[in-house]
Amino acid sequence: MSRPTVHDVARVAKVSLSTVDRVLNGRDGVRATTQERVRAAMKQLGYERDLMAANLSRKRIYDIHFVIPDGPNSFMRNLAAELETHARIALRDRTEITVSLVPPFDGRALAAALRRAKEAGVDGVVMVATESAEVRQAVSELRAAGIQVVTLISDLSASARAHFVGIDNVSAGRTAAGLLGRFCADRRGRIAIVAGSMLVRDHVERRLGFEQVMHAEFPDLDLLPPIEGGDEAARVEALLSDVLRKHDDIIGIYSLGGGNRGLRGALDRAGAVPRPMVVVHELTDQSRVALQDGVFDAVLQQDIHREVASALVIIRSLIEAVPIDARTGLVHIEIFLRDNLR
Amino acid sequence: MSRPTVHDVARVAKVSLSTVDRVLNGRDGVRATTQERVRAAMKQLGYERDLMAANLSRKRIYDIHFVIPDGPNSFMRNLAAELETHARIALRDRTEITVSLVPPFDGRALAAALRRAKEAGVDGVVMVATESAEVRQAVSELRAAGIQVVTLISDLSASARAHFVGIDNVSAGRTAAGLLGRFCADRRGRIAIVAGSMLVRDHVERRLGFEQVMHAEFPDLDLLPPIEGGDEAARVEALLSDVLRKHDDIIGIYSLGGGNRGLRGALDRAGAVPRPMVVVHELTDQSRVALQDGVFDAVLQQDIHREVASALVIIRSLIEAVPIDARTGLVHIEIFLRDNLR
DNA sequence: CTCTACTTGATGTACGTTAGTCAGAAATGA
DNA sequence: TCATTTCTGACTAACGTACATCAAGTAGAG
Repeated sequence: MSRPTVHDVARVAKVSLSTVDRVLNGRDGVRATTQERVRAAMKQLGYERDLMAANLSRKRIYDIHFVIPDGPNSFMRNLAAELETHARIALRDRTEITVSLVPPFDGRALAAALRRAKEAGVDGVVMVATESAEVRQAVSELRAAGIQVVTLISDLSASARAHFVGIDNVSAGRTAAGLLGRFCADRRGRIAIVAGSMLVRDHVERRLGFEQVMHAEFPDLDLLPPIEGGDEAARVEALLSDVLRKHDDIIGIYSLGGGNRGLRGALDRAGAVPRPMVVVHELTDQSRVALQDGVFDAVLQQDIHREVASALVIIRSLIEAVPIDARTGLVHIEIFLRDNLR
Repeated sequence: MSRPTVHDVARVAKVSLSTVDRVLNGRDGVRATTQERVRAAMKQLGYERDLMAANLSRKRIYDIHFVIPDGPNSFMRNLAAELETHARIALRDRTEITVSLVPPFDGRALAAALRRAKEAGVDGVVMVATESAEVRQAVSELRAAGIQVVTLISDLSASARAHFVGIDNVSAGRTAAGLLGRFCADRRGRIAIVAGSMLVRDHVERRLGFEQVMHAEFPDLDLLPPIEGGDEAARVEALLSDVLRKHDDIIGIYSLGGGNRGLRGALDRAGAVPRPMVVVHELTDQSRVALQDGVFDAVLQQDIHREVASALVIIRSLIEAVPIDARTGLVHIEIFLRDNLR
């Protein structure tokens, strides 16, 4: 009653083990009619090759390469730390993880890293994408070479990569707007948006979602054009301080990228009363404290640990050409208020 | 340069393969000092057991039994559907899933189902717990028989089960309060709470968290005692209609259990203006529509698919006595507004 | 110092698949 | 019908671990 093996297939198809193996692994030297007989037997028995045994025999090791942005951004530093954890765990599953760091928002550097991965002959690449022609080119070269590519956190145009793992960033922006709008209740005034760079798709999409809901549901609130702070605290602080000085009627701020230390700095310096409502992304040490202090009102967060885990599952499925459950890549947005900090 | 095997460990520790095997699999008959030597060698080499080879060798099939509440509750029906999906996927991982349904909020029936599972000699049980002495007794019998027990969604007192998979329900209650309080802004009035039964720990905990934050942060809002609707739409509708009739100053409602169709019915019948702010649990067809219609303001949701997946990972780790990553069981609360419905 | 009782080693088989060799059978062409 | 090519079968040795058995070793109790 246990699951069928190659032996069973051989018996049913009335051929030898060798022949089954030849068919199963696409070696030649088997007549078409015999192949058919074998396939029919497999179907009849519901045979599924035992991947564990197969991999064991092959001594296969999955070689997965991660390309992630470097820099002081706490979010990306967390990601790097996550990868170390996963590297150890993955080893048990015959998966070897390597990582390379590239400067953020730099398509050229990213493309170069991808080419290096290709030369190294890895089985799959997981990347935090920056949108650029060079990157798309490098990705299609990888795929042409039979290397699977999965984007993580920030996507590329869909055609290029095989799969995306991360939150739905349009939805994240919409959520932020829904919260911020409701928090501002019946007040009127301006809303400031702080972004990292419009070169990364996640930021573009968050902004899009945010503006959709703001325009549709909270038309009384005036949106200022986004500040591009490059995810760097110092720049964010300088630029936002400027904006706060220019406008004394800012009642809400949505920060959809990094550099939230700078955001807080600017707020503390301005010291507006009543303070504006603030929704930001990524729960870090800074944003946690700001939430606790009542300076930030909500933090949207994606669970990197889970995202990395999903990326690994997915890229392995891609490599093995196993069907993928659509929900695997979909990561949910968590929302933290000061009341549910963990 | 390839990964170390048991042979390498044996060589380095200067013991035989058998001894390494004894240590690795916790069989007895190995002196403590020898065990130390072996463990040191494993650490030194960075040995990680090859799970594929191990499972292949064991030819083991994991027999996991789920015990979940029956009844018309959409949430639990979804859960049942999830289990069918997982049953197919899990087969590839040598895991056989069976399910039994028991009447909800019925400790006696649950305990009986657990005893049946014990007789059937399964390897592990995953259960949605109802708190009662009989259940705790049945669980400790299971564990005494070497059967692992994991609670799902609703927990038992910690001492009994081996692990819990689900959201942090206190935190869920706190989140609900944080949202509802902010949504009600500066208005004053009463808040109604709709629960299923105070016999299930998740409902108790949600209420606890909700009241914590309400008292601490929104002392102007008056909490009514909870309505116990047994997760049944008809009862919820009847009881809540009564309450709405008695009090004309209800500005917020938190529904922490099932039966939200009844909640909506009561609201529609009462037709209060301005309508109360409503936060509920579980995204179902009904609550989705209500959200869209602006009758509900936020829905807190747990991802059953992921919870079941986590439960499977965890119970398999327990059976294999592999260390468990603390984050595996922790499932996040998703928050849906009309703006981020998926 | 002997006699158990406990430790350790040696060895073999198994899990399901991959991958190779080699001999023999069947099909093909002339 | 023979020689040649193309298929097929029977074997075997891995892969890394689990698990059982038996023999031999060593320690501690008396």
